[in-house]
Amino acid sequence: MIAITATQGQGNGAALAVIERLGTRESVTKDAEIYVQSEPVERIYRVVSGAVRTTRLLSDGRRQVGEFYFPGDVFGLETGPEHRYSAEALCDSVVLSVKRATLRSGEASAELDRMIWEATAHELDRTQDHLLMLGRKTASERVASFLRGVIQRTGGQGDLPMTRQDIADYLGLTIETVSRMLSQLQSSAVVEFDALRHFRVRNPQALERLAA
Amino acid sequence: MIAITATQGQGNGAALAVIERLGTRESVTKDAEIYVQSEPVERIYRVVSGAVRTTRLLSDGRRQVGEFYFPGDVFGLETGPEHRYSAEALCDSVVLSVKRATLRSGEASAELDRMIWEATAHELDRTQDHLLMLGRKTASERVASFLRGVIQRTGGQGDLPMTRQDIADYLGLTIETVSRMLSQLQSSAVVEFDALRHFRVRNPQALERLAA
DNA sequence: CGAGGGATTGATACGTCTCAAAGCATGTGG
DNA sequence: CCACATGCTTTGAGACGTATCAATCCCTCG
Repeated sequence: MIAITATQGQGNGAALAVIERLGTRESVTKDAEIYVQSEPVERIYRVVSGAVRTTRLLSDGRRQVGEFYFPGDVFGLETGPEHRYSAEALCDSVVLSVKRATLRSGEASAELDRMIWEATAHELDRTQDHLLMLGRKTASERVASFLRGVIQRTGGQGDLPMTRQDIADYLGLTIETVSRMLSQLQSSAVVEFDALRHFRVRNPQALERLAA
Repeated sequence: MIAITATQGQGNGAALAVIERLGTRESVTKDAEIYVQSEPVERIYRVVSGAVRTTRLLSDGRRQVGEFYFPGDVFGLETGPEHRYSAEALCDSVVLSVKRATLRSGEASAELDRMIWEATAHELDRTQDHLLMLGRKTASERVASFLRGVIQRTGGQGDLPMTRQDIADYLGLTIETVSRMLSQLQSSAVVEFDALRHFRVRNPQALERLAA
């Protein structure tokens, strides 16, 4: 409940409902590719359960994670004819999707267009925040920002469905630096890890301050 | 002519024409603020002549340049009620703008909406490329990418209306590092500066390769 | 021609990366 | 149900790239 509320920022119920009515539901296993960079764009997706990452590669293999998507989030938006990112499931997940080009009634079309617009606008905002982070924040600020973001977007659950490598590629750091910053945040009692993939915030104000 | 052609990637003439018909024209002097971060969003802008930068500040003053805009480019798109960036003229410029909320006829409204959509989509694409650059490219790759981008977007003119500080804040580097990388590109005969703010590409393939 | 601000260059410091080893979860087969 | 194998994570030592601090240079404009 809390999680759903927290992740509905990208649109009102009506706009999102269209993907429920017209969409098809699919289960994807961990690491399965949902779509691949440079493939033609056909569908729009929404996470029902689980989590998804989008990634881009440089020619020599360097990887950038574009975004992580949690239940309720819309992804797979592309402004051109080809995917600029690949999308993969972080864990076993369920995903809804709708064909963009489906012949559809006037009302559904307007709803779908509205959903696409809202999700694209939301995507731009998040990409801009991400950009500022990569351009001007230090390693510890990036990791703190990341943890804060996960908490916000998942409604307070400190679950990390992604690997340290995924986090590193999201933050423009190496896996070792991410690990060191996490250890540091833990030893300064800002957060506490009770498992590799699960943490709790012990000092929210400190986390907020460190996120810059 | 070349410059205009090269910068019309964001929409067809019809969609852009609406801002010509309904917009007001304004001259702005170098460093003048066109709008300011956290102000309410009212208008959409288009560069007629000159150039514009958008910037965001972190609380301690670190600055990130979001984008540089050249003649023909649309800017000032915002998805929320408040500006997330400030916009300033890089040099004396002329800018067209339209009120977003203007009462307008059905046809003009559709045209304006279409223009906003196309420009937002374009903005997202460019922000994603920028993100990959900041996350995963080295200093020399960033500078090479930047020069390539300027050439592409201005139709081959190697004019740099921005300071080295602006470039540094766009690339997530310091002014000194930008300067060193430019010197390096020049001594390896990839580009040549015949003035501080004007260069020529001597080896386009090398520039392309170095941009990664 | 002189003043002033931006740009370049140099020396050094610092933060993050790289390489390497050890530790710890997770799942599988005995 | 335990023991091992595997892959992910943590930690350490040292290298490297970029930042910082400082001095000089050089355009541009008055």
